[in-house]
Amino acid sequence: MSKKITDETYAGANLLCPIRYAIDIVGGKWKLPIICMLASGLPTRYSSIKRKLTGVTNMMLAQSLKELEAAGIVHREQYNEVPPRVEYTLTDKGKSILPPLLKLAEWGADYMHEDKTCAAFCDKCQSTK
Amino acid sequence: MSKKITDETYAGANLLCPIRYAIDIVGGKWKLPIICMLASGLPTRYSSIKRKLTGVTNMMLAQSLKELEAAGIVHREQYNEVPPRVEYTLTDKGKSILPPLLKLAEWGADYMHEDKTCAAFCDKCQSTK
DNA sequence: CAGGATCCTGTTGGATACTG
DNA sequence: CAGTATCCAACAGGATCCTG
Repeated sequence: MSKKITDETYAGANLLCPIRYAIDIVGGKWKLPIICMLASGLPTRYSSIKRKLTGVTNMMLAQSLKELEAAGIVHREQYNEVPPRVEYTLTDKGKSILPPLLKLAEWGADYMHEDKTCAAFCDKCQSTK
Repeated sequence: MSKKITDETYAGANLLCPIRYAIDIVGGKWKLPIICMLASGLPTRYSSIKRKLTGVTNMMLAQSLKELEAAGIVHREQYNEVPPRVEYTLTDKGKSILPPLLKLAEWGADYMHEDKTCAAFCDKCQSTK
């Protein structure tokens, strides 16, 4: 089943690699902080996310959330009230990426300068240091 | 030891997070394919890497290798012969990031469309599907 | 052979203003 | 409150040519 690796095999690496698939999902400036925030498991309102992500603009936040939703990572629950309320949570797929990310966090913590702990991630991430 | 998470804690997320530290290292278009190639453990020549990474230019390859070297991921061994010969290998740090990446690959393989196995990664990665 | 220099372009991210 | 629309800057990545 392991097909032979030829010189040409590497050509489309970026399109085919599941690692890149994963990295593209959490890539970008705000996706990772958003995922980290939602990792608590609590449904979180748009405005609450915006307040905690210092420096994010409405445009970037809305876009990041939309892309994460399209990727099946976050769930968007809209309540038709006045004023409007929208809450975001991680989907099962979103939760399932946390352990792999945690592995990466452990590796990173081993090689980053000692005092640079992850301020953004969940309790688990903090406990790795 | 787990310090309290305040609203301000998320501000510098991108600078402090060990996950981003890791992702920044393997980020970019060619870093991951390069690491995958060197994961075999065999010292590999510049020209050999260039041949297998279809589409890479000298500039991008040299730059990617230099950044990976600066990050302590690859080792550059230069032989002063004519014609010149340079061989690249993974450092211990470089080898140590493979397991976390493999975790990510397993996750990605679970959610990518079935036939999109990783053509670029080592045998281990291929065996995850 | 293993790169470096220069110039160019597309994409990512940001500022500001506006809306159902 | 939870976003859009429009415009703009910065940077990653590429094309081409050059060199010890």
